[in-house]
Amino acid sequence: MTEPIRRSPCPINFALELFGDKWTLLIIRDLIFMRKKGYGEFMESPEGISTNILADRLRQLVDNGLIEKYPDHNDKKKFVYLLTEKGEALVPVLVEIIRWGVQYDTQAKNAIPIEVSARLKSDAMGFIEETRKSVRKERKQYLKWLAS
Amino acid sequence: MTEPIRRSPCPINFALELFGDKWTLLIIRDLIFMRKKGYGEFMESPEGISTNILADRLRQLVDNGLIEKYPDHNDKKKFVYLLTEKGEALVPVLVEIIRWGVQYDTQAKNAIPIEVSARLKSDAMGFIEETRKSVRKERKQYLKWLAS
DNA sequence: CCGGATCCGTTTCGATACTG
DNA sequence: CAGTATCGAAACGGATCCGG
Repeated sequence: MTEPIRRSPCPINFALELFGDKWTLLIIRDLIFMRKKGYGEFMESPEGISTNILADRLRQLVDNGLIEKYPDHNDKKKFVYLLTEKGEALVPVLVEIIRWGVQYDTQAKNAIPIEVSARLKSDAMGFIEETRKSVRKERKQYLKWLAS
Repeated sequence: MTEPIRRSPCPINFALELFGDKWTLLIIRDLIFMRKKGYGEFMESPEGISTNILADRLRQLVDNGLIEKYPDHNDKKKFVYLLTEKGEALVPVLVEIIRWGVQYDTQAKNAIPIEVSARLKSDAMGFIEETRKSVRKERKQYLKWLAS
């Protein structure tokens, strides 16, 4: 039987400012599952983040290397935030959170399309991989697009 | 290719007060990996939670059905907080967080025993299952012990 | 008009002292 | 030991302003 991890200056601390913050979590959700990229898009989320908080969290995420900020090639006034590899690697965490919600939270269960929750049950790994790939692909495409 | 989950009153909201809060996350870590059960034990954690916050978060966790509060059979003045099934189901989430940390955060990498991080790489599912089983077993034993 | 920065009133949080 | 009460500090929401 595995011993508890115990001791050590405590794992998880690294994740506190990430998962210990409501707004950061919401932005990551938007990045991964809603495929949002722009400041304006994040602002539209129903939770109603305010401008200062959003700017602050985006800066934090950039500082921590989870996202990168690029000019928007469609509109030179805008910017685009893309998940880095490190950010993309959070997909499994988010998916596990959602799986938990689907199992134990009625509201979450209802909020998520049936085919998705079925997929989560039958093939979570596949779902995770596809989501990651899709995020990575979008990023690559965008960067190529931007270079041209 | 999987479509993004998109739309719906947004998944994840259910998890905000859980994962959107630093202290809650730390308590859950203690419950799962440090096998802590008592108020005093949580207080000892190096992050230094204060009494009111701890009391508040424990109450929240009880209200949300993640833990249950029982009298301590060793010491009638004390209490014991045990993860419910719903709480135990968070193990995969925590493990994914740690896996992410081990990959992308130097501090986390160093904080976690080598054999654990090796295990996480080679057999995360097994590790998760063992951890869950172990949590469940401890709970059952405690409840039996309490009844006697 | 878009992506912020700044200021400010309010709420929430958390450290400390204190209590049953 | 397991909390509550208090009170200062920090975070937040909202409005406003500003540079491109």
